[in-house]
Parts: sequence; C-alpha cells; structure tokens
Amino acid sequence: MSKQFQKPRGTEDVLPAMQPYWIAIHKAIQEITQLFGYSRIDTPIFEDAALFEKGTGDTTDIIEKEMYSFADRGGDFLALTPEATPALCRAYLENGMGSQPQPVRLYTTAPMFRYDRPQQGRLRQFTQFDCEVLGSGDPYTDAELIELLWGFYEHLGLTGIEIRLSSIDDLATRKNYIDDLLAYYQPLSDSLSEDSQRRLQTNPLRLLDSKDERDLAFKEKAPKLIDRLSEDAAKHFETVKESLTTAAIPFTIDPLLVRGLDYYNRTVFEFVPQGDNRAQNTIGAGGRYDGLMKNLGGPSTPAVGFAAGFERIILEMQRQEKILVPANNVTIYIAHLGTEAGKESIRLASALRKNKLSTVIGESTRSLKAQLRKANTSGVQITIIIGEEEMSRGTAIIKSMRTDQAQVEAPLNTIPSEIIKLLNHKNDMLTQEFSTNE
RNA sequence: GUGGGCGUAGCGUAGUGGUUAACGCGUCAGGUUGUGGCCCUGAAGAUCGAGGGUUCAAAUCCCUUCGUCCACCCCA
Repeated sequence: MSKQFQKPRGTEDVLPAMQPYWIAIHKAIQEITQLFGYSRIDTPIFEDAALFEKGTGDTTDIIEKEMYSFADRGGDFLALTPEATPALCRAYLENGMGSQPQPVRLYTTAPMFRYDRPQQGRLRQFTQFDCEVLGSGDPYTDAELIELLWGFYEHLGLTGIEIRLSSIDDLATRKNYIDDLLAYYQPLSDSLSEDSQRRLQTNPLRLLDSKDERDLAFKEKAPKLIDRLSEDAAKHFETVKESLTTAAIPFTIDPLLVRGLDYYNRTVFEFVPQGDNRAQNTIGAGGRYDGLMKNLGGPSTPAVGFAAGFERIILEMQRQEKILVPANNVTIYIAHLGTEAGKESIRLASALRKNKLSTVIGESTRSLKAQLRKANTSGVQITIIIGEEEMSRGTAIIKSMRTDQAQVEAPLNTIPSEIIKLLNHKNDMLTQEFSTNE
C-alpha cells in the first residue's frame, strides 16, 4: 500500500455537508451586488508577483513572508493571488475601464493564498468576496460599500456585527503623524513589549493594535491620527459618517483601527462579530486606496473596496447557530429487479428527468429490500418499483415514501404524468395546510 | 516565524506498559417466496498519524516528523 495522501497544510475540502453555507453565501453575494449595481469580474488565480509587491506593499507580511510566488518554466516570476484588490486594479487599467463611465463597480469571489501558519479562521487557501468602486473619490461610495457589506451579512441572517470605522488620512499627513507617534513611543521603548519594540522599527501604526498588557496604557495616551486629520480628510470622513447615519447603519469610531496593507488612505473599516473573543474574528474589512492605481503605473484613480472571508463568515454563522443542512433534491428512486427491468429503469429515469423530476436508479446488485432501505434513508419522495411481474404487464409501481397512501400500479408510459399528478396533489395539500393555519 | 494542547475504524469516544484494541453512530448483509421507516442478528472497517528508540512486552514511555487545534505574530 502506498501512503495516504493528505491535503496540503492550511487547505480545506468543502464537503457536501458544508456546501449549503457556500451556496447561501454565493446567493447572498449575487443578491446584494445586484441590488447595488455591481458587475462580476474574474481575474486569474495567479499574477505577476511584482503586481502585489507594488500594490500590496513590499514591506507587508503578506508580501514579505506569505506570498506563494514561483518562477514558471519560462522564468516569469508569478504569485498565487494573496488578495484581490491589486488584481482588480490591474484588470481595470489593462482593459481601459478608465474610459467607461465612472465609477466602475466590480465584485468577485476567488480563492486567495497566503503562506501562513494555519489556525481557526486562518487558512493558506481561503476564499474572499471582494468589492471595489474604482474611479470615484466621493465619500458616498465609501459609505455605499459599507452599506453593501452590512446588507450582505443581513442577507445571511447574521446579527450583532459591529462596524469599526476610522480615517487614516492621506499619505503626507500620516507620515507626519507617524513621526509624532515615534517621538512619543521612542522614549518608552524599554517599557514596551518585545513585539512593540520591533514594531517601532517595522510598522509603527501597529503599536496601536497591540494586545500586550504592557502596551495598553501607552496606547491610550498615544496621539491619535483621527484627532488631527487634515481639513480635506476630516471633511471626507464627516460625509462618510453622515451617509451611514442617513442609511441607518450603526458604526463605532475606532481611533486605534489600523489596516495591514500599505495602500489604504482615509476611510478604513472592519466588521467584527460582537461577543466573539476568538483571535481571527474580522469577517470583513476594507478602505479607500486612492494612491494604488498610480503605484501600479496607471493614471491617478481614486478607489475604495473591501474583502470578506467566506470561511470566517461560515464560522460566525455556525457560532450564531445558523445551521444549514444539505437539501435533498432527489425526488424519485427507481428500485428494479432483473435485467429487463434494469433497462426499463434507465428509460424511465430518462423520461422523468426530461420532465424535470430528479431521479436516481437503484443498484442492480442489491435486493429489493436493500434498495427500498436506501430509498428511505436518501429521503426521496417517491419510489418506483419495477420487477419481472410489472415488466410482463408493462407497468410499474409508484410508492409514496412520505405519506400513507397505498402504492399504485400504472402503465409504464403514464408513470411520469402519474407522478406529476401525485406531487402536485401533495403540494396542493401543503398550501391548504398553510392557508388554514393563518 | 514563536509558544502550548491534541492525533485510536467514515464520525464520536473507551483503553495510559501485558493475551486476537472496545463501544455507540454510520456503512453493508440477513431476519424465507419481490416492498422502506421500528426492532433483532451478523459482517466489513484501525498495521492506535508516520518514522525511530527504550523494554521480555508499547496505543500507552522517550525522540523526530507530519497534521490539527489554541494563543502570539499577521490578517479575510
């Protein structure tokens, strides 16, 4: 025996039992993006690695240590997409979407890849729902995306989601702020956690994100960017807040909110389930990135977007006990005995399927009893029985599995219509039950 | 990348040095002549994650490795 293969670390099989969640998410995405007028786009699963180095930022962890990059046989240096935004921006630029009516509203769902150590809510291959509004600096679009994402979770029946909102201003102001932040933290260096001492060097904004007890007090007193926004950024932020209030979307201002990717400016936001203390609990996040397109070599084009991770949303659905089970779609099971009946069951199944009736054929190796047992556990509504006796008479037996009605024998060519009649009758009874209950 | 917990049939578990590794669910087959659900009986299915070591003897102790979970880091 050769060894059992295992899926690569940090990947998941989405088994049939989990498909209802995926279907529900895809459906919610389809509905909400349609309501907001977004168009679907699909981009390749791998791109020029430099796209992300320039786009996401070559000092971010995502690029520095987590990117699945490789040289292909022709020597091109490629990467499996670690995030969608740079890829969508590339597609926007490459396909001349800047010449279409602006802004361009796009969404996609795609697998993303990051070489990271897996834990709950963190996978090496995960799936994101991604929305971008390209070609507008209007603060209304920021609010629109937040409203869209809010509506998306509503469609899924999720409750208790908190929106954390902040503004990180534009690059110049932020740079000055970071200098001040460093000036504040530098003298305190010895009292900080090891991680935060490192952050002083690598990513000062992350100081505000520290969970270490030693850093908490300093964090509180640290200067906050949101208190000193530039006039333009402050005005922009005000409009975003007003728009959200108008749309009746609740949010909290989080002055400590920082985003991991270099390209963000002004509006940043995160969606976090309340009462969830798990580490990887952000189920959606995004912000504005007015500088990205220019970084990618295109004309300066303002844009804003978000990403939401399927797997984390599913964890939250389960935490909220939104338990979904696979629907049994099969209506009819054909139990058959003997070779002639076996052939007839193929003809019958074909006829039934042409009538849009979902049908499976029983296993010829099994006894009639075993076939019926199987029909029962698989939850079909109707079992058709054909044996030698029925074949000699040119008939088949229709047996209802969910009601106490006696089984009936009918000529083969009338089976589909008989079954349709039976199913409609049952549906009529159901609607009657519903209406009398009112 | 760092620290810690855990890996026994498809799933959930028992067994913590000593004869052929146990139980429940599930699967499959039977319970007379061609009819499901309940019940009964039986069977298949595990080289106890993998590799090495200690021992007369290892699922059980030790080491390595892989996977997984939790936290950090980071982020969806």
